[in-house]
Amino acid sequence: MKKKALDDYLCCMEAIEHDKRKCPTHISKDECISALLPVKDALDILSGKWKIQIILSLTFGKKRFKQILREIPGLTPKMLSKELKELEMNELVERKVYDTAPVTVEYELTPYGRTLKPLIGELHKWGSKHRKRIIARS
Amino acid sequence: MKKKALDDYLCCMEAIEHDKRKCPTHISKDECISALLPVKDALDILSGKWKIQIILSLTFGKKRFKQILREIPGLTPKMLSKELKELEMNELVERKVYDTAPVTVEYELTPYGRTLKPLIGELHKWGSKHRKRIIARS
DNA sequence: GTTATCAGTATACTTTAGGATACCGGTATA
DNA sequence: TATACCGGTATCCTAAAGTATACTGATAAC
Repeated sequence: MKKKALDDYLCCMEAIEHDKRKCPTHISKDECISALLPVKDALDILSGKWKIQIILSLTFGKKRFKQILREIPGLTPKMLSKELKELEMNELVERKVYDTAPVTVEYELTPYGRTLKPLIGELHKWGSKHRKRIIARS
Repeated sequence: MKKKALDDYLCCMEAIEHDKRKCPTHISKDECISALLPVKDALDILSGKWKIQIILSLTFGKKRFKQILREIPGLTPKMLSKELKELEMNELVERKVYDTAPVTVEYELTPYGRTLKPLIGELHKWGSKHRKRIIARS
């Protein structure tokens, strides 16, 4: 189920439709469904209301909590805290605490977090075309 | 603000951070924020709970309402109806009604809907790597 | 002495997403 | 005559996401 898992999924859907037990690439229905889990994972990770904005705001380098808060209008500390925790759990952002007084906390995009770049680029590319299409329609 | 809107956004964030009115590429803060709207659009369109599964299920060709319902376990008619309407609004899916008795309704992925393929591919690619990383961690 | 800043947390609330169940009128089948 | 299928809709409910507002304790600046 390696690299072509998505193709396997499609193949499996066809198998289901035509009432076969297995698709030609020999994956079961369960394997088939699990083949699209990664897509959902990626969507879940990015689809918090402020995630993209936070990630992009960290693209230029580390920032402090209040600094992000000031930069993004409408964002509340509760939401920022929640979103940062989720990003941290997914190893996209690193939280560093310095023993100063008062305490200093810095958030930084990890190298792994930067691997999102092509994906966000693709989202932006499709989204832009879509905006034009929808605006042109009205 | 054409093609490099995302770069403009990043540039603008830096400008905001360093308290400038404009970033070197001369877009305002409002333009800056609107530069990431397309990313959010794309995420919103794809992030319904059943959207991806429905889109993929239609990749092989047109299908009828009940047919999709049977194919996707757990999906209720209410949700399918809602998701299909949203996909239709975004011109990703076309709904065709045939004057038979009882009425026949077919849903088909539009050519435009198929332009999602690279994006979904990218989501799957990143999501798969992420799964491996997270599973390996525990 | 007062106020502001740091990085958040606590509590209460509204809004949205999604699920469960029942139902519709028309037709074909048993 | 009874049942099942077609493509949905209506109603009610729960759970999750997000918002608003207030607050913390230590410190530094005015």
